[in-house]
Amino acid sequence: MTGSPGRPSPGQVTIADVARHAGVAASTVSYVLSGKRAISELTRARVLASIRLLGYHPNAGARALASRRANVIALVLPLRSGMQVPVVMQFATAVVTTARRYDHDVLLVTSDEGPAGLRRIAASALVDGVLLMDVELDDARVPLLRELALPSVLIGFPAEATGLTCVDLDFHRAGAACVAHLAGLGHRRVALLGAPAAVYERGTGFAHRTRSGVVEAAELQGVQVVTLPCEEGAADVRRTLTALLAEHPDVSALIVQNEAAVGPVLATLPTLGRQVPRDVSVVAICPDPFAEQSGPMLTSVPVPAEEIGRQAVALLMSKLRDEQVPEATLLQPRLTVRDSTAATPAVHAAGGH
Amino acid sequence: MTGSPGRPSPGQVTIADVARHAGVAASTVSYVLSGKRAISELTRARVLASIRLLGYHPNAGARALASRRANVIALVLPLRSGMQVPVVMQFATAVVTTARRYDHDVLLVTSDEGPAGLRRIAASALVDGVLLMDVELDDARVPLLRELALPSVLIGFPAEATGLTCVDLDFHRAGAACVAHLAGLGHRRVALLGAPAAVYERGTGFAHRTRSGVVEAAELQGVQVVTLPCEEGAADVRRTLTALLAEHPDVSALIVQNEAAVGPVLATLPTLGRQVPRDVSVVAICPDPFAEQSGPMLTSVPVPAEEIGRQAVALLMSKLRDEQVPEATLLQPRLTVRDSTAATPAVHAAGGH
DNA sequence: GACGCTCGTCGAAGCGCTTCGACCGACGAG
DNA sequence: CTCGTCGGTCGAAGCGCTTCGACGAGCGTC
Repeated sequence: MTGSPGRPSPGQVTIADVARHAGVAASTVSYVLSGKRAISELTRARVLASIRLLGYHPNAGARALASRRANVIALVLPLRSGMQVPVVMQFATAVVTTARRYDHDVLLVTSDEGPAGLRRIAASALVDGVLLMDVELDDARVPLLRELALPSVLIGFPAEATGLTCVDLDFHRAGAACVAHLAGLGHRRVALLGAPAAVYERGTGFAHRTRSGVVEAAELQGVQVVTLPCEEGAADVRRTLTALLAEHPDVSALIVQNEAAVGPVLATLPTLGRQVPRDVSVVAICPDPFAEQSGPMLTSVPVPAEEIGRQAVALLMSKLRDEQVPEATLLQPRLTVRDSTAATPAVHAAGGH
Repeated sequence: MTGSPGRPSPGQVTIADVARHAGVAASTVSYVLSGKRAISELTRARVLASIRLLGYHPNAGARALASRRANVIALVLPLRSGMQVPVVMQFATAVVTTARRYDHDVLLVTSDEGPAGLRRIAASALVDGVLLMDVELDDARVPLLRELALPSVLIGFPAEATGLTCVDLDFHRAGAACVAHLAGLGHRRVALLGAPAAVYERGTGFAHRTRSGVVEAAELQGVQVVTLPCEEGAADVRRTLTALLAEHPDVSALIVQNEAAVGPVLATLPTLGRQVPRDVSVVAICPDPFAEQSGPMLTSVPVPAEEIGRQAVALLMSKLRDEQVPEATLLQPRLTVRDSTAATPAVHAAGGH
């Protein structure tokens, strides 16, 4: 019975078992499952019953080999330090959950395998498409992506994005929204505490775009703004804040775009003699849970990690079906007002000159 | 040329291409790659050269089908809220990186697909083995794991762990180490600020084991200890701390096992009139980067997420090779002394009565 | 000098699935 | 009544790889 190579299966239930049990051909079972050909209601029911009864699950490798579709997508994550961990996590969760809805699984790949990793994964047909996070303005993987003809969706925008599919929060407008909110409250001097310096140097899009949004809006609204990077340690935050307030004592509002810094900022300000929001208003660009758990609850522009994840997967699935998709998808920011921002006290405004 | 089904490959380079180019049989190429049979140095070199030249990467599906090994492992992550996000992240990174060293990839699976997800993945031969995180004392997936005969390694310990392979930090000793350190500094009344209540209720092992370690060691060393769960918001932390200090004003040291609470605790204590470490010592059980970035740098027992990840993968790989592995692997805690703990001030000790 | 080795290589048989073309009744149109 | 059509099913080929048995050549042994 047993031919020599390709040893007999262990416990595995195969499509042949199902076919035999249901009294049909294997191809019929396949068509029942894929719906690619019409099957009579009767046959379909019998097959489905057999499948359930035998506990049949198609062998992924065989399916991938025959159909040239692995039903797996790769999620390429930074996983380097200094990144905004909770956002990444939320994002990953959303991606996995959404992918499952499309009957796909998710392969986790770290960026540090770099272009070679992408190439390997593409060439071995391990995955049908990739989701790239933490895209930099000048990203080494982008040219490769174009060359590979591997369906992909980027989270974030590289400098040259034509021909690619990118999704992201509109950080430019997010920055602008913060400024607008503060300006509306009467603030005329604000500071942007951004990502760590390394992130800017790396040319990471969201940091740059937020900054430009802030600067631009400030100009338009006649607000003076000073922008500076911000490291993540409590000690670093204190140092940065102290220096900032020494140099610009009349800054009455802070925009913070660094989750890890938000806590320390809120903790440090009072020790520097500034109550929030009485003396200084704070707006954050950070995930909602963060904003809701902080000292005074934070007025914030949430980073909709989940929504981005869902959209990214949906776009990728469309591409896998060879559908046309928009090149750029920019999610509109919404600013949620909470307890960390207030109107400039007239007293202060007068004393500030 | 083109037979009807199994359409011609697109760009893919196959093993046949390599064989033709090198002037050998396909099987020889396969043996060069797998090393499962002796190959002359000459042939091996020629084949390797062809592989490199053509940019050949074996097709993952075909390989999996023929060899019954997917070279993929599943990483089952909690991805639910309330979990210690950075630890999970560090862990995932270590797993992916280590798995790659063993020439395996990692499939990301969320716990919320539950047992059905495991079953699906096992039956479809998508992965060769699984890594389970966030194992609970009474975990629904454990019985399934036994039934499935799917090689697995658990991070954490269920109540009944015989026959399984588990890895974790020895949280019992970690708790004890914190108490010993504090007792050595003269502290006689300490409090354990643990995980959120929900985590205890869920029966999560590490929380319970830490607590028992703390309580046991305290008893042995004649230290009085009060243990209480701790939520994650700044407001909640403040409430918890205020209540604690009101009820037990003579507590002179805190053990904190909740990364998200560490920041708020450090920020809140001074506002309650307690300087760290002058009036209150704080020991944390948390990842090192955290401890190093906090207000005063924290004396801590780091959770060696990376090490755990590496070990877990190594164990799983051994199991895949049908090697015998120990059932329990407990990593020994090391306590790093930093700036947040100090000897009880005699003054205080005197005034405390 | 024949025998049995081992070493290095090849050919063929599948792994479990998808998919194409063929086929066979039933049915509506002419 | 015949022909074309279409819905429903089957059989076979093949996806790209691994692995088993076979085999030829070279070599040491008695």
